[in-house]
Amino acid sequence: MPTMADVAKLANVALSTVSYAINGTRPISEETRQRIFAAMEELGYQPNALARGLASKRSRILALLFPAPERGLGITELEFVTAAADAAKENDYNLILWSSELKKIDELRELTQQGLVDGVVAMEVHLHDKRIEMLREADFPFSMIGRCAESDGIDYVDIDFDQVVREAVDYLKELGHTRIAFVNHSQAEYDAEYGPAVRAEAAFAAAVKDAGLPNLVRRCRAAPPAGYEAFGSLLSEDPSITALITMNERAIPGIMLGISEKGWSIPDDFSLVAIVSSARAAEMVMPALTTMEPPSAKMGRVGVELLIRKLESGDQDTAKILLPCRLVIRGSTGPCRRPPEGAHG
Amino acid sequence: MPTMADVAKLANVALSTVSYAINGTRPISEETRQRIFAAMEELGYQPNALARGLASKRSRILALLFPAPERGLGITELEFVTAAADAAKENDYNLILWSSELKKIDELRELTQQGLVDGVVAMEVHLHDKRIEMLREADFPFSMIGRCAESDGIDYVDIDFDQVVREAVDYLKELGHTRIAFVNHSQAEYDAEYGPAVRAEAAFAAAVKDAGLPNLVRRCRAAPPAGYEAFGSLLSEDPSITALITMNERAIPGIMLGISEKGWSIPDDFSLVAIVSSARAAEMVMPALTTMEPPSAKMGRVGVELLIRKLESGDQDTAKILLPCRLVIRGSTGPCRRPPEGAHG
DNA sequence: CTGTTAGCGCCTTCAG
DNA sequence: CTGAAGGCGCTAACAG
Repeated sequence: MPTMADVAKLANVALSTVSYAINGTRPISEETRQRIFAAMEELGYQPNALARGLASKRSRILALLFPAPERGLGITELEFVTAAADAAKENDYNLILWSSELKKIDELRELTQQGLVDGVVAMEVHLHDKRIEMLREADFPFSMIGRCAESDGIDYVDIDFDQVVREAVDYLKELGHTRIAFVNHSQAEYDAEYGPAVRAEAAFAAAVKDAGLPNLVRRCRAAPPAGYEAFGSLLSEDPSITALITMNERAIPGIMLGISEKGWSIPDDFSLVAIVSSARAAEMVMPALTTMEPPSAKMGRVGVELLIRKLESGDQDTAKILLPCRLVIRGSTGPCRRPPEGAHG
Repeated sequence: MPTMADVAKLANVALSTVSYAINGTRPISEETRQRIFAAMEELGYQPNALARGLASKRSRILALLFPAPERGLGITELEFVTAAADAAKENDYNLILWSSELKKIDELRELTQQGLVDGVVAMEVHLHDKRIEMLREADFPFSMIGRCAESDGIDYVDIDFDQVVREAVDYLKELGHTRIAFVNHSQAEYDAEYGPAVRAEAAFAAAVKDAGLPNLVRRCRAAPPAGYEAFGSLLSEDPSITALITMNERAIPGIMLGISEKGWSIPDDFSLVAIVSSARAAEMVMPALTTMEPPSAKMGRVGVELLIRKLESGDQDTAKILLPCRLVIRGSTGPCRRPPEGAHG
């Protein structure tokens, strides 16, 4: 493995000149530049990342924090990850995957003290997130995909849950639906103040209130049987429900089973909208689901770009970015056929 | 940020003694050990990963190679990734995500020359994989999740496609099915010699031959419409098909649509088995799919453990591990109800 | 069992 | 515009 000294010797310049040529830290005469790069080429020289990091105090390594899969990462989150990796690479950074249990913040603290990573991007953020508190106190550079209850001074990208839920509700209302239910993530995640669970539910409450509709909500574990139950429970509260919005992808098959057992068919008798749900998941079921599709890749990308921007510019003002989801109409929604009162279920 | 020198001073020992105490490279008297660790504690000392790596020539960083999502990573692959990250962490390694286009092996070569990573684990391996050739020639440490046509001297974990396909075929045959079709990944992936696509198809050919059954196969893009088409095409080749095996998760909704349009219901009139398919995907459709479920997490884990073993022991013998998939019977398979000849479709 | 010291490969003031 | 030299924080001989 050739070193900078080898390059310098071959190019007949001082070692430091090679360094400057590589980093562009200082103007170098075109002629010597040429010689240096030729020498690098000839030797197949690659700067040693560790040495460079040690000397410059910048490793150009970022960490992506995701909690150990409790709910389990879905396809949506997978896209965060790959997009984040791509964005990092495009900016000449490396991305390490750091799966941290929410409890073990000591591990996180160690990570920030090892000098291995220049910054972290946190995903799956909770309203009161120990990780975020820790990073903040330590004044360690980071950005979030998601946001806390109080995110002053922190860069983040998140989904605009108000927009998403409101658009879904409005869309269904325009189709004539006036009894619209919402199936949320689990009680456990709500209690843990998982951002999307709390925000979407609040947004739903606000949206139906503004629309003059009842607030029909269930929290639901991420599994088909739980979806089935939630659906049944909603229907016994109000048998005239004709449409349902959910963010809980894994509950969907159970919900659909409940619908079909009622003798209803989708979308003729019942409409279903999956919010913050990727096309991949939407197309796994029949009929394919109308969704509010999240800009997953963009979120992953922006998450790391925000961090890099903060790292590289002394820029202190923070960016708070809320991204909308896009309504994609597929086969699971249609006009309301049943009258508001008196369901025939 | 305290350094080893600070610790040494506080503990009243030489700097190197601290190093030895930390690494256990050399026996240290219990007493001074105590003092040293107390000092570390007091200062909140954390060794600098970069400096350590530079001096020891071992970064304790591994890279996970996955091609930029062409087919797109599915849930199964996501589990590789998280399991790999966990396994790395348990062994005190970090895992960087390296999304490399198959073509740009130069980027990969650079990675191996930067001294940033001690080794790589490659996923989504093709039978003739440039990345693998490069790593091999460079004599850079690596392991594979998957395997090449010729994998002499390389550690790998892969799925035992022969077992998987054979078990699926046998299972269906026992249910009385004698016209069993196979829907593979796309022609493009087959042409690219993507391991699973080639091996599963070959395994299917062998399995049906041994069972005295016809070899009914289609390659199919990863999308519902393609699945629909493939199903139609298979049925026009042999209308008496009563069961189908597929590895192409995303084609499944199309296949199921085709089945239902025939007026058939699952599993009464037609049986469907998804191989190398996770429970997550299987439970997204109705009825839930009978699958041959892959040990995804184990593969990710073993992939990195193999690499670490090679890195840490001079051990030169290679491990070639083939893992079986487990048959999970759900609602998409049942006894054959239609006679072998003369379908009434 | 403990100390001293020379690097690891690069960056970055300094002086020229 | 270029060169010399001192670190960055740690490891691993080499001496005791």
